Amino acid sequence: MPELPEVETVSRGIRPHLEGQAIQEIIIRNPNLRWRVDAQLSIKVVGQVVQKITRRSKYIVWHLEQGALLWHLGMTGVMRVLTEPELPLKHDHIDVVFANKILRFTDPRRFGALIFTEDWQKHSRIVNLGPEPLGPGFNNIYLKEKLEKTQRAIKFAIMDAHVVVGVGNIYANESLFLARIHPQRIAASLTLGEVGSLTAAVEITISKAIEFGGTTLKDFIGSDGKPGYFRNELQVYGRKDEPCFACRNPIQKIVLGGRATYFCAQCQRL
DNA sequence: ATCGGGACCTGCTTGC
DNA sequence: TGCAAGCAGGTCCCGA
Repeated sequence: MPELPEVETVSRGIRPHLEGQAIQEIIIRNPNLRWRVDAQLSIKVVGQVVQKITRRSKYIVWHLEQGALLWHLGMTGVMRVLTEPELPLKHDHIDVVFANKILRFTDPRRFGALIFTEDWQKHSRIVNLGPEPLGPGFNNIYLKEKLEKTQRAIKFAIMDAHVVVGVGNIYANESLFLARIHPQRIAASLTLGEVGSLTAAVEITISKAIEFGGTTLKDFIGSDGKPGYFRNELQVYGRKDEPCFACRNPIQKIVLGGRATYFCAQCQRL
């Protein structure tokens, strides 16, 4: 399901419901997520107030009075706020119970995660992350310097969270199309001008996707139950053999590093 | 040190 | 129609 815009959408969706609320209970039906959920988790967080909810990379951070909870939605994680009790289904692995609502975490593939950390900014999953694509640290000077050092295909480079966070497969494809750069270009071969276009393309793509509430492919729904509408805006992703919106040539699909890669061979030159 | 590939899971779609 | 293979939005870890 989620890349950064989807995670941001979920984060914004749950925030008004949960900020300021005290955690009364945590029900872990299945702790076997990406990493096994700490059996002591309840002891550490029950009674604490969720002071603030933010996002860093694809993690949703619940700032508690002591420490923080880091959530990751993996590929198929969904968070919903229940105001009425609902019988848990097969993949409803975790409930966080508040006074008059429940945060329910559902994740069929169990690539998601829930981690308690005393100091989230120093957590090993967080500390080495690259800048936010919409933050001040992400600009053409920074990106040029990063890309110069690597011979990988540009698509891999921008999907690498040490370079910039939050750019997953869909938005990597979309950003490269917008910047008119072929996904297999060697990262180090990009000129400063091209890096500038790519920086702008990533910013535009991500911010537009956030504005549209993310991309619904199969099962993404925001925590308000609404789908994301960015799907209608996709230029290349999932459009194999369909005409390019710019030049009408058919969109190509190749597999790069095991991931579906879509591009227009006319508009995006090697 | 960097990079590619396999691994982790389940469910849906596709093709025989 | 039924079944198996293939594929999926993410990341980590290993070995070359």
